[in-house]
Amino acid sequence: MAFDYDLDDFPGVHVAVDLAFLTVSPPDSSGGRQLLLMVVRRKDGFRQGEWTLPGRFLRPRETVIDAAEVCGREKAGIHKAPWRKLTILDDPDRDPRGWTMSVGVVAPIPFDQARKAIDEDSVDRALVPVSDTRIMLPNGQPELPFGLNELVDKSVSYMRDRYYRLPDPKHFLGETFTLSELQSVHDAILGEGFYSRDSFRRTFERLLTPTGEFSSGTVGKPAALFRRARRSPSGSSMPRRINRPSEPRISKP
Amino acid sequence: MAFDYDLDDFPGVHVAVDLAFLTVSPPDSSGGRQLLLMVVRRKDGFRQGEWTLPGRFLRPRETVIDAAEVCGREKAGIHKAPWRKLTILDDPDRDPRGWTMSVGVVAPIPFDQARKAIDEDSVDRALVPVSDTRIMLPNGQPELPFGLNELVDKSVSYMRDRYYRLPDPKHFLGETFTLSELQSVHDAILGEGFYSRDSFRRTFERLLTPTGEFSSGTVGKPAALFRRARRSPSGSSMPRRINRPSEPRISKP
DNA sequence: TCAATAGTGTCTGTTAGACACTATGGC
DNA sequence: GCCATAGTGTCTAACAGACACTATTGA
Repeated sequence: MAFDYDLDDFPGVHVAVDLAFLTVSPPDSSGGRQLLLMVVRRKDGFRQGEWTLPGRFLRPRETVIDAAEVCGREKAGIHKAPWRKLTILDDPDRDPRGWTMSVGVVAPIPFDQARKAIDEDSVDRALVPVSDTRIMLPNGQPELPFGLNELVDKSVSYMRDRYYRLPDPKHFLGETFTLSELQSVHDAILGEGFYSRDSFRRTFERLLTPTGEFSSGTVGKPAALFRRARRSPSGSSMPRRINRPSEPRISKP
Repeated sequence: MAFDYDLDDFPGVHVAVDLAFLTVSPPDSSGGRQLLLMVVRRKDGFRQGEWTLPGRFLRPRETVIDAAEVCGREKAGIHKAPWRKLTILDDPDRDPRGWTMSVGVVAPIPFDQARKAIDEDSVDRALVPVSDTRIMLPNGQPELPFGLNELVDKSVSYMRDRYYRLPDPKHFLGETFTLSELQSVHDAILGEGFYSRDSFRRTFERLLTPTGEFSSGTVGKPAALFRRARRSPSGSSMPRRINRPSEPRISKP
C-alpha cells in the first residue's frame, strides 16, 4: 500500500486546464482600447457550438503549465505565453459526463499574436470585450459553461492588480510609447476614469525613462516617448505604504 | 467516447487537500502576539515522523472543501473553519509514490480552538510561529515536505491582504477589544512596525464603534472598548484609492 | 507618588484631484 | 490662425509619521 488510504482502489480525477487569454485592442478612432478575451467554439459533440475557453485534459504526469502550452498551441493558436495558475474548479457536477476538475490559467498576450490566431480560423475563435468582469459572448450566449466565468473574474482581477501601479508590465505596448498610449491601455484594464490625466502622469512618469524621441504624425503637440524603467524588485503582493517614512525629527531640548 | 480524448484509457490523478490552519497567540508578558501555523507529524510509513500540514486525498466526487472538512476533523481536530482555496501544486515528481496533486487551503481559526486540538494529542500536533513566511518547525526540521512551503507563503500573504485595512476580519479577538489588543493582532500578521501607533489609531478607529465600556484591571489608563463597525461591501480585491474625489472646483469667470 | 498606558492636538511632508496656463505640431 | 493635444505650475484636501502634551489607572 503506497498511500495512506487504499487509493489504488479509487479512480483519480481527470484534471483539465482552461485558458483565459487576455489582450488589449489597438486604439479606436477616439483612442480608446478594450480588454479582450479569447473564446473558442466547441466542435465536438457535447455542448457543440457553444463558446467557451480553450481547455484540455492533462495526460498522465503532465504539469498544468505543460498542458496549457499544448492547449494554447492546438486550440488557441498561441505558441508562447506567460502562464499563471489562478483557480481550481472542483464542483463534481460541473461536467455531467463525469468527475473532472479544472485548473484555470491566465495568459496576457500581445494583440497581434491574438489577432493572428483569430484570423487563422475565424469561425472557431473570437476575441470578446471584457468590461468589469462582464463578457459579451458571440450569439448572445449569456455565460461560459462549466463555471468558467469564475476564471474570467479572477483573470481580470489579476490584470488590475498588475496594472494598478506598474506601467504596462505585460507589454501590450512595444518598448517605447507616449503617456497617452500608456494610459489608454491602463484605462482598458482598470476602467476609464480610474486615474485622472494628472494622477496618471504623476504616478507613472517616475517609473519611466524618456527616450529623447517624440511622437509625430498626429494632431497636437508631439508627445515624448518613454520606455519602462528598471523596475524595483516587488516581492510582496501587499500594497505598499503610501508615505515613505521620514527622518525622525530632532527633539527640542 | 464521453470526452475529447480517450480519457477513459488514462488514469486520473489523485488529488489531495492540504490545510494551512493559522491562528494568533494570546499576548505574552509584554503584550506581543505571534502568527501560528498548525503542523502535524506523519505517523504512516512514508516520511514517518516528519512534520507536515494536515492533508488528505479526495474520495471520488468529493469537493476540495468537503475533503478539507473531513481532514480538519480527523487529522487536525478542527471541526469548523472558513476555508479558502489558494494553490494547486502539480509537480508530478512532488510525491515519489505516484502522480498526485495538492490543493492548498487556508483556514484562520481562533486560538482556543487550535489550542484545544493541540492538547488533545500533543505528540502529533503543534503550533509553530510563522514570521515573514519563515516557519520554525519542531526538531529543527528545515522545511515542509511536498512543496508545501508555497502554501504557507500564500496563506501569510492572504492574511496580510485582509489585515492591511480591516480590523481583525477573521475574529481572532472577540466581539469587543481595545485598540492596543487590535494592534497586537495586526502586528503579528503584518509584522511589527508596519503601522505606527498613530497611524494605526487613525486607520482603524473609523472602522470601529465604541461600546462605551472600558477595559480594567491592567496598568495604565483604562482603554475604550470597540466593536467592528458594519463593514462596507468590498467586492474588488484591488486596493482602493487613498484620496476620495473632492467636489469640482468652481471656475473663475 | 510614579510608572505605564490611553487619548488628543499639532506640525510637516507627500500625494491626489482639479484646473489654469503655456507649448507646439497639423490643417 | 485655429484646434487639439502635450506638458508645467499651483492650490487644496487628505493623510502618514513624528512627537508633545494631557488623562487616568494600579502598584
